[in-house]
Amino acid sequence: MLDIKSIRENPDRIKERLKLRGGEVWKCVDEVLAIDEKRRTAETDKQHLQSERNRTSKDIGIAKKQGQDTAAIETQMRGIGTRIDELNHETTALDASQEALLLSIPNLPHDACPVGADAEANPEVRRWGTAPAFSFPPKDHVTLAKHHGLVDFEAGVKVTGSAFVVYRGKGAKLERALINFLLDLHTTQHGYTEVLPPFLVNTESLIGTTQLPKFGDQLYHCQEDNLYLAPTAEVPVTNLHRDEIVDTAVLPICYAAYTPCFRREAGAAGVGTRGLIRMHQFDKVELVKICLPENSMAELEKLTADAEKVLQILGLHYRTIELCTGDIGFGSAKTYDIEVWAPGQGGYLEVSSCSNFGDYQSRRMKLRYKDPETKKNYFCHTLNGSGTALARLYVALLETYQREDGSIGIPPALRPYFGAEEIRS
RNA sequence: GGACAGAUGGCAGAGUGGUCGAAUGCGCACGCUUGGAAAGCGUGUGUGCAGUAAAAUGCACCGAGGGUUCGAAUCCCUCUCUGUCCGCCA
Repeated sequence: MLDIKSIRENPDRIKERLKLRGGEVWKCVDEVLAIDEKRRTAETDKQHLQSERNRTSKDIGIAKKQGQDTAAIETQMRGIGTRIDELNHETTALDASQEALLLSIPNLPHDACPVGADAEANPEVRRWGTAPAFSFPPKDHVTLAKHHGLVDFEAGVKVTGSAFVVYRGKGAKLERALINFLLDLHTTQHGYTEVLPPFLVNTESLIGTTQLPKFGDQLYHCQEDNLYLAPTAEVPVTNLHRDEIVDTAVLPICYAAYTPCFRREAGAAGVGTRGLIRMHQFDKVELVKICLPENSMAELEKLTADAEKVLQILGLHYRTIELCTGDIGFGSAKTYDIEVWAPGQGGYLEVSSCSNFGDYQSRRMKLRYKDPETKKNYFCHTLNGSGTALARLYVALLETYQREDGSIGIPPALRPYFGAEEIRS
């Protein structure tokens, strides 16, 4: 969330930045300031009374030891106690509404974030490779997967429901090969530490990484235990350090984690839902970084490069775009999306979204570091990016390496994991 | 799921109604001492909010929330978590 102090100090600048996101959120600034004003007034009044009570109570203790009668002063203090209670209820309520409001205000887009109204305005920053040319009409991944028995779409529907799939045989092994390849790449080549977190997370964690309170409708919720299925490893992994004051010597912290991701995709029915492209459960290897504020922009570039490396090694054509202020995610200050070319779709598919959250998540989850110079605590910066989403990578792989005879080639880097050079049936 | 025991500062660990934000020890930082080091001695060492130019200072925080009281780390209630044992189980 945003720092209430900086909202107090630069309300106009904050409104300007928020306006770049579009919509009406910027109006929350005045609202939160009004509450803040009332809150602090009540707080100060309460503290004065508490101070008086503390002093007098000590005096009562001393007087009683000396055997003096304190009944009169006790009656007087009872009145102050009542008043303190009232003010206490008031400040608690104001505090809660201020907190709720702050949690619903998105992050400020960074100055380095391109200005634009919507996805149309997202600039492309680079492109790698070229779309493969085919001497035959390329099939889409659904046809290919069914032909080789890699993915059983009907079984997923039977066992669970629509937008769930079952990988089988070589299809399952390819998925497993990709997971292992990605984890090995990032841990041995890019310096990330592997983490295998729980797939269910609590409310506090989801607030920390911004999925709650605003986006709960996208989450699967286990009512009995009040736990949620993680929509991304970002949630359990970033929250590993919630409520911590980390030593600067351990920064940057870099984690790579494989998890399945669970998303209700409410309201997305019928939009690009064919095959593996948009599912309620998909695998992903996520990259998470926690670093010093001054390094976060450089770390974002590195993280994005680490994700792009996946596609380069697999020989998949892609482009990297920069999200503009109107399209950027709720908690992000700056985001790159990586889109892989899928010949069967005749278009690009988003396989990674790499974001720098600045101190926005850190402030929510009280993730700080102690500056060795000033001895003061400051909020870390957090970043994350897919490295990469598996299902769409799978789509691009099948569609890119398909041959006229129906067989599918396996890129060299994947062969040791998959145990074969091609899929042929 | 059942029974019992716990939850106090970076850690260990006192404290069962009143100058307790909290003894003591360890750790850590700085200083003294020393040729240098160790030992020793001294001083300091949590977080948040408010406040200030910066300080000073005030308030809150002893797992969380509520209650009793003039006053709560301490008494009462609820909850959460941890440990141990039993049961069940991959």
